[in-house]
Amino acid sequence: MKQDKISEAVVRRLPTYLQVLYEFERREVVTVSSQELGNELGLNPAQIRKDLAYFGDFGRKGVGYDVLNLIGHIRQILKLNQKINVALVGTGNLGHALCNYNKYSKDNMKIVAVFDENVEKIGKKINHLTVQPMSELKQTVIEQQIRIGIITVPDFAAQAVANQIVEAGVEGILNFAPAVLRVPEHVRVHYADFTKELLSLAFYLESERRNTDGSALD
Amino acid sequence: MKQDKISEAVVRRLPTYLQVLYEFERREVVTVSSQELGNELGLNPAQIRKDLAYFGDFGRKGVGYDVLNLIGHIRQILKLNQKINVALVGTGNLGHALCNYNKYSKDNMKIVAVFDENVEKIGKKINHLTVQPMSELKQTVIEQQIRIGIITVPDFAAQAVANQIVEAGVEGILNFAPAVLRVPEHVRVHYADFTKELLSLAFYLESERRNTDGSALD
DNA sequence: TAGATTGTTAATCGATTAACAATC
DNA sequence: TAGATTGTTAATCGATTAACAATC
Repeated sequence: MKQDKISEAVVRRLPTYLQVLYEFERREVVTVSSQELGNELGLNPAQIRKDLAYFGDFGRKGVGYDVLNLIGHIRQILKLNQKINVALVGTGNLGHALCNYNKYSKDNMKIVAVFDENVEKIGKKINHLTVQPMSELKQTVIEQQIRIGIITVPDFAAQAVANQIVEAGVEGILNFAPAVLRVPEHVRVHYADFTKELLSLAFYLESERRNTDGSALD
Repeated sequence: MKQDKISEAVVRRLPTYLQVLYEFERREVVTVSSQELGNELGLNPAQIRKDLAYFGDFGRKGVGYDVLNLIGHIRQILKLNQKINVALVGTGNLGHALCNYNKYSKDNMKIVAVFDENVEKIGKKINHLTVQPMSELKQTVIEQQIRIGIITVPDFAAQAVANQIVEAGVEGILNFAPAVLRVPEHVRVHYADFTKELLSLAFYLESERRNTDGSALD
């Protein structure tokens, strides 16, 4: 195949492919079939083959995919071979958690600057990073070639922070605040809104707590 | 409409509807049309009407939806009118962040117990909750009627923790670890995996950083 | 009544899956 | 060669959108 416009659904599956491929790598598996990948992820093998074929012919007929090779390709597709600098705004518990996550990442994404509106937080250290005031955002983004901004402020502050991040010239935003952001077209926003996942999970709970009168279905 | 089986896509949109409805409520708006909701959320009005119609006839022709009334209905659908107790496993920064989030929630979901495998963490206080050992999980789940478990442990530990949560009798899991969990059919797993969102965001960045030789497109 | 907006059916669009020739 | 598995086309399935009668 190669080219066509790639759908979002496809792109969103790539990181999970990468994730299980890392696992296969760790187990020193050399070759993997779409069947095996599908098993691991609960996906249809045809879908995996089709997804990968959008980007190139990575497999070998009758054999499967070379694990290391495929990892390389997906990393390339996701641009994880180049360093991607990230700024984080909002140094609450969630912000702290994400800064720490930094350390475990084998990807080239790295939080290189941290900001907060709260004067009391400014100057504090989080790991080796010093919390900066928002007024320094734009200059830091330029100097450090920051391309992605993470928003971990309360929801009422999210839009204002997004505006400043956009104005600073960032290309993508990962928003943890439960709020829909309005940004110009050239900036991409992804949402990491666990409240949505948590509330929708409740829908699938059994309607009534099982009670003790014995009348309930199983 | 009313009934049919409801697709996941529909259910996942309900919390966002709720979110903007809360916003309208705050602004003391009485009535809202699918048009206005769509504007706010970047969704097609027909989709919103259709989504809501799965659950009942909540609107009034020529008028729209009563904000308070619709909030009530969606809360009911998502089971947010009953208290839903939640247990959290893994008291790292992320776990802490989620425990705090607790306070802001106007929903009836509440983290009522916190667990960690690490002996050093046990007995520590997080807000008013005391970190318990995993060995107490099952009994606590039963005693406190806990229905949802949140996993915020490192990815390598996620499956083992999931097994224990399932064994304890929980109905749903929200997993923050970047790992695919295997659980029995009657347990529902939602993923709150921001790494997926972060890595897929990179795909949409411009291929090359703009350079300084002036040859790049704008 | 005239204008607005729902609920729903039909049309469209897109994504997933099945099937299979190509080939390692 | 025989068995396995890809890449891709065609078939299916499902979700989104348009359109409109019903009606507030």
